[in-house]
Amino acid sequence: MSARHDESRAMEPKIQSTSWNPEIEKAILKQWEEQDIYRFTISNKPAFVIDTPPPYPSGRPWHIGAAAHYAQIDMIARTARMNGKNVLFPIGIDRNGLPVEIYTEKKHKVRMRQMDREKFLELCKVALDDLEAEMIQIMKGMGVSGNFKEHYRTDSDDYRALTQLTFIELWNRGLVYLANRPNNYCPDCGTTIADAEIIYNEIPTKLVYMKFKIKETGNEVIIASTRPELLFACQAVIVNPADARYKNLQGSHAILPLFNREVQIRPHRSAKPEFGSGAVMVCSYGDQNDVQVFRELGLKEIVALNDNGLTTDAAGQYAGLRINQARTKVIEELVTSGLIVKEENIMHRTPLCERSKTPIEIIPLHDYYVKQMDFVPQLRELAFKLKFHPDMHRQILLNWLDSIAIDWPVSRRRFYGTEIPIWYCNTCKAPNLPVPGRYHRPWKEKPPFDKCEKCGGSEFTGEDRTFDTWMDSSISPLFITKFGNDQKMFSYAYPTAIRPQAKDIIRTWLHYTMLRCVQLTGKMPWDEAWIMGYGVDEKGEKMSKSKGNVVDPFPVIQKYGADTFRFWSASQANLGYDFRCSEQKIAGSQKFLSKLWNIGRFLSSFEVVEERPELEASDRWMMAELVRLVEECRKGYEEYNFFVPANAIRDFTWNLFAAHYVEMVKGRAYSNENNSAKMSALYTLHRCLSTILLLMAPIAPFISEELWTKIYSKETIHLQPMFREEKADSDVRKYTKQIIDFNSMVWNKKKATIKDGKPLSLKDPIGIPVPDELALFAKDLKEMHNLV
RNA sequence: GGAUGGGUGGUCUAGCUUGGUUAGGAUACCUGUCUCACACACAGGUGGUCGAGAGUUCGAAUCUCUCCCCAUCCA
Repeated sequence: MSARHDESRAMEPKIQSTSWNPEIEKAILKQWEEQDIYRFTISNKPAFVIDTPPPYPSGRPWHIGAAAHYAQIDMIARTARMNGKNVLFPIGIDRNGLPVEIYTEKKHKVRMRQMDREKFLELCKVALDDLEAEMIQIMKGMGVSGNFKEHYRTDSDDYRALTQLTFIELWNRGLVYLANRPNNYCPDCGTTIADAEIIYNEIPTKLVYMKFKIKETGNEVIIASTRPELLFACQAVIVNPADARYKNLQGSHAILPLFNREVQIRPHRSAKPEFGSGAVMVCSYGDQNDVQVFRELGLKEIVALNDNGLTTDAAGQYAGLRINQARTKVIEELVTSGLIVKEENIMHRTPLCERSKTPIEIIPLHDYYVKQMDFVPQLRELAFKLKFHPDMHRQILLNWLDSIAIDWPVSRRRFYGTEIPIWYCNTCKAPNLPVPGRYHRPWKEKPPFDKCEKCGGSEFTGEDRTFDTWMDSSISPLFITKFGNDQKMFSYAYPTAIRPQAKDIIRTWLHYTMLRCVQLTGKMPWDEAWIMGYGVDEKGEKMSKSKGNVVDPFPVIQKYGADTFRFWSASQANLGYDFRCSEQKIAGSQKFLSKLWNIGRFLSSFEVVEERPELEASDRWMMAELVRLVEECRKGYEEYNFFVPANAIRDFTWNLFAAHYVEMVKGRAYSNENNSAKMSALYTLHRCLSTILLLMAPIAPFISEELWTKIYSKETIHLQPMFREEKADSDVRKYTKQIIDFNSMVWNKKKATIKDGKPLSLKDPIGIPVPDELALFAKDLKEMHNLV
């Protein structure tokens, strides 16, 4: 009789339940909080500061991709912590700018520009509180090991004071200037709007074919336009350089109908030969393309509309009209004069104001610009020094840097943002800036100075505009390291270790942060950039509210638990690539945690052997495979690519350790003789499980903590070193395939052997010899399969 | 229109940098089994020739070229 049939039993398992219960997570969270194991204070350990992306609580639900993103950032933090780093994991919430304004308008059914600014800001200030609380609750529930105690907001006085401080610093160094440039304008709302507020719609419009005279020849050229009312602002006619019809016209002049003004005919690639007649009139500014052509051809603008959305004096007899009125009158006049060849109804992709649905106009406006063109070459060089995870995403930044054509416009005619800290002298109009330090609101406060530094005037008007929100976001590494506030902290923590972020905001957040930090500190803000892909739906398409394919992470985490969600995230999202979100996959991750839990349950019934004894052949083989696993995980963790360890661990644990090794050594493990063969098995079993738990700790912190503290130590797993010295002879790994094949062969034979109308059970004896090349493992294999 | 990434069994995915035994895994599906950690399990099985075409090579999912399709970002 072999040991497997023996009545002798190992001790009772310390773990009773046969499945991982996510409810346990709550208790573990409480322990972590009580023990305060994730605190950060300046020490002689190396700092590892994570420049975390402050999420924006702009609506419900929080994007499941963003939650997965945060789970992975936490894995970075835990990895660094286990590797002996002093980790600062700040928790910030972004609450500035347009989305909160729109949210507030909807929530309270108000219009920002039709109510008192102060009252509106008060509504904005608390509008996101509920959503923020919910978001933080999700983060905590996910086991995010961040600094929740000192969580910050980008709309706090402290944060805004720092944004203003950095602006004043740039101003003093001559890196800010005022310029008059074309900008989006909604004639209905009477204000400039940001690109983000524009929607595009195909709307029907008339394409009008007009006759222009050629000055040089007296011939006519037909020009088609959807904007005849802007005729008076036309400054050029362009034709495609490859268009044979107009080759001979390039360089000559066209005479505008009705206005009799001559303009140049010039080649430009944006003129599409197949659209209209192929000759296009360029007006300042009919659309974004006109803006581009004006810039490229160096044309002088004619301001067509004033701030009230009415045509300017430049329109002559059509001055002072609204766009539609002007359009009607101009077309009438053209028809009367026989200058129209035909009118065509077409669908035109038109930019509209998101709220009024009015077509936007482009008019020149004065705005503040931060210089960036001068820094592009330097940023380009630094981009090569920055370590990108994955490396391929550096290209997105490089492409962006190469395409930058203008400096950064930073002033916005919005309300809920950091105020531009400028007061203008009423006498000489000179801008006066305050001494940096506190948070300034020029639109409602008196200036913190008495006299204009230029003319000595004493009456001032405060600037009423705010900054582009990227002005705030781009100083996150400075804020979290207490730049301009705590020099000791700053020199300890800056430059930070790593910037984790999604790939879609490389051209904004990553770029602007580099720009600003290099301008202000002369140093790169981080050593590494970690770029995650996007969470997309099952079909691989981006989630959006309009498509209705958004997945809410909250019920998913409620149902499956944080660790399942985290393991899913790690095993599904290969670093830098988009990953699909489906509940089926998440449920699949749960199965692995259950498997791991049961391995823990099984091993918890055996004494922990910590001293390494002389190992039996099977145990030496398993240790060699374990070392291989550790090496693979190490590589993944070095890249912060959790996809690698998650899948490697699952494969090893399930398909090798549990399926083959555990079955092979059960006989020895259950043996009631405390001989060296048993000790060798117990040592190896526990060494494997404890190693698996250490490797799993950053990914699934709850279940690894629970099993670790139940079986191995009272100390938390999260402050253990992840990697331990391990010796193994990699040569034994050559048996792996043979062992698997042999086991499979035996199982197949048992399955095919029918006894009493049923196939043999796996425990039934069978007469199969162990092949010579597996002689080393013969004893364990015989025991495992009950070979006779 | 430009850029980036991708197209591998029903679905998802590894492999492609450094070309070479029956293309690995997950999931779904079918069949059987409650075998002393686990039925959220175990065992067995069906299913792909790697987007299309051409080329290089003794040999290509893996290299080169052309084309097609998808996703995302920018215009």
